Amino acid sequence: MTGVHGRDWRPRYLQLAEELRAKIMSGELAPGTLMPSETELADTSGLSRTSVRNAIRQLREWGLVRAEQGRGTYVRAPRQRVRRRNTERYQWEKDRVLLDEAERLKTGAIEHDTGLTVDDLKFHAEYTRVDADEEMAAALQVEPGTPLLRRVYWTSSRHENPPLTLSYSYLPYDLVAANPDLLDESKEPWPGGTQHQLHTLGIELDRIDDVVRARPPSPDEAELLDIDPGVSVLTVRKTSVDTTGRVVEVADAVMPGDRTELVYSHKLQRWKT
Amino acid sequence: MTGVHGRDWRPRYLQLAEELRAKIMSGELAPGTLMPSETELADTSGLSRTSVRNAIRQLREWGLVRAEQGRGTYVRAPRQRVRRRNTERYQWEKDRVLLDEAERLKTGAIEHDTGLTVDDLKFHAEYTRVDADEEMAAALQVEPGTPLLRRVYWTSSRHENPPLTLSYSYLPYDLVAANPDLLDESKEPWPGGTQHQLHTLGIELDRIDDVVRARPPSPDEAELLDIDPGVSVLTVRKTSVDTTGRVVEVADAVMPGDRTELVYSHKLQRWKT
DNA sequence: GAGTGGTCTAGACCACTGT
DNA sequence: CAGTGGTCTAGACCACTCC
Repeated sequence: MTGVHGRDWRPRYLQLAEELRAKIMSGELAPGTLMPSETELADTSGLSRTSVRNAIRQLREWGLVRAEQGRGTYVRAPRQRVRRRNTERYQWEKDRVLLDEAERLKTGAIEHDTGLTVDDLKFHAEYTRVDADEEMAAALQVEPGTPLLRRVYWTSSRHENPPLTLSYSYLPYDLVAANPDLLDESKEPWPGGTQHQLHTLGIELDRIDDVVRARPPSPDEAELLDIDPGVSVLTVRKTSVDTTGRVVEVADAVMPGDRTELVYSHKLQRWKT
Repeated sequence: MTGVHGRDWRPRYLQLAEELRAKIMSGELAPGTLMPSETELADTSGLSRTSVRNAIRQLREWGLVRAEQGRGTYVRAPRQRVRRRNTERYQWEKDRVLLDEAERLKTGAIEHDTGLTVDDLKFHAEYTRVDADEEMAAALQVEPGTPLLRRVYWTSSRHENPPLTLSYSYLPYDLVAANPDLLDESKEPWPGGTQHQLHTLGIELDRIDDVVRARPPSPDEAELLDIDPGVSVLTVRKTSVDTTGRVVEVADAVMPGDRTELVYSHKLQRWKT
C-alpha cells in the first residue's frame, strides 16, 4: 500500500516483483501466459535489464514463474499442494500385502494419494547393483562395501509431466537375491509395493521411521521435478525395520518443496480415569 | 575434476562458487572466518564484481556463508541438524501432564530435544487477542471472526543467538478464558507445556496431526532464524483434537530448513499368524 | 573516512528457440 | 533469421559498520 505521498523505500526490483506478483495472483497474468520479455519489462518499468532480472529471480524463488531459455518466461499453474499421508499409508500398504493379487492390482499407492488411475500414470524404474558407502552402510547397519540393490523410480501423470516424487531405494543385495524377480526392473511397478516384495522373502515389517528434511535441489532434481533451482525440495528418508530388528530397506523420497505437504497423525493414549 | 586439457564449460561464477565451497569444506576457510571482500575476490579471480556476487549468492543459498551489510561475508558454522522427534514428543508431553509440578519443572520440551538446561535458554513470549481469519477459522473449525488467543514464542540458547523454532499458536479465546493464568504471557514458560495448560481447563487430547511443508522464509523469519532469504524454512502445522473431537489448538512451528530434521516413527500392527 | 555489501545502469556476447 | 533468457563487464551511488 503506497500512498501518493510518502515514498516506497524498498528496492525498485522488489517493488517490480511485488507488482508482477499481484498481477499473477489477481489472474491478470493467467497461468501458462507468456510474460513480457525482460527487455520489454525494462522499457515499460524504466529499470535496467539487470534490475528486471532481479525482480524475475524473486518471482522464480516464489515459484510463480518458470523461465525457459530462448522461449520466454511463463506464469506457472497455481501450486496446489499434494498431500502425502505417510502415517496411514504405511499401515495401509502392510494390510494390502495379504490380499490376493487381483485385489492388489486394482489400486496402488500413487492412486491412493492422487486419485489418478493406473492408465494415467507413466512409470520409470532403474535397478543397479552398488557398494554401500559410509553413509548408506550406517543407515542400513551393514559394513561399508556391502553390495546393495539400488532402485530409482518415479511416476508421473501421463499428461502433466513432472513427477511428484523421485524415489531412491536401497536394500542389501543378498537379501533380495533370494527372489530373482525382485532384481528385475521390468517387473515394476510391483503390485503391492515394497512391503509385498519383502513378503515374498518371508519378511514382515515391524516399524518404519521417517526423517524429513529440506535442502536445495541438485540440478538434476530441479530438472526432473520441474522446479526452479532456488526452490527447496522436501526429502523423506524412510527406514524400514523388520520383526527381527533388522533394517531391510532405506529409501529416500525427494519431492518439490512448494507442491508437497506431508501429513503425520498421532493417536494419543488415554489417561487412566 | 577439470584436467589440464579440456575446458570447463560451466559459467565462471559457478566455477568460483565451487572453488570457494571446496575451500570451506576443506577447512581452508574456517567457520567464522571473514571471507575476502567482493572487490578483492574480483581482483584475484579476474571476474567482475557482478560475477563474484553471483558466486556468493550461490554460497548463500547453500547456507555456507552469511553476508552482513557494511561488515563483510563470513563463513558459517557447519550445519548440524537439530532432530525433532514429534512422534515420541507428543505422547511424552501427555504423560508428563499428570506428574506433579516439581517433577515437571525439571525438564521441558526444548531440553528434551537439545539437551540444554533451563539456565542456558532465553525465552520470548507474546500474547495477543485476534479475530479468526478465513484460514484459521477453517483450521480451528470455528466461525470466521471468532476471538482467538494468539501466542507467539521462541526459545534460544543464551550464548548462540538464533532460535531453533518460531512458534505461532492459536486457541479459541473463550476456551482459554476459563483460566486467567493462561492469558498471561508472563506466566510463560508454562511448566508442562500446552497439554498441561489445556489440562487445567479439563481438556484431554486424543489426537495430534502434523502437516509438514517447506517454503521461502518471510524477511522477518529469515532475520529471526538467522538464515539467508534464499534458504527455505520447514513448517509444521500441529492440530490438536481433544477427546470430544473438538479442535482445541492450531500451532505453526517455523524452523530453518537447513538445520532441522523431523523424525516420525510408525509402529506397524502385526499380521495374524 | 575508508571499507563493506546492496542496488542500479548501459552496454555486450552467448546459447537456445522459434520461423 | 530475430527474439529470448543466461552470462559478463566496468563502471556508479547508497546504507551501513568500524575506527
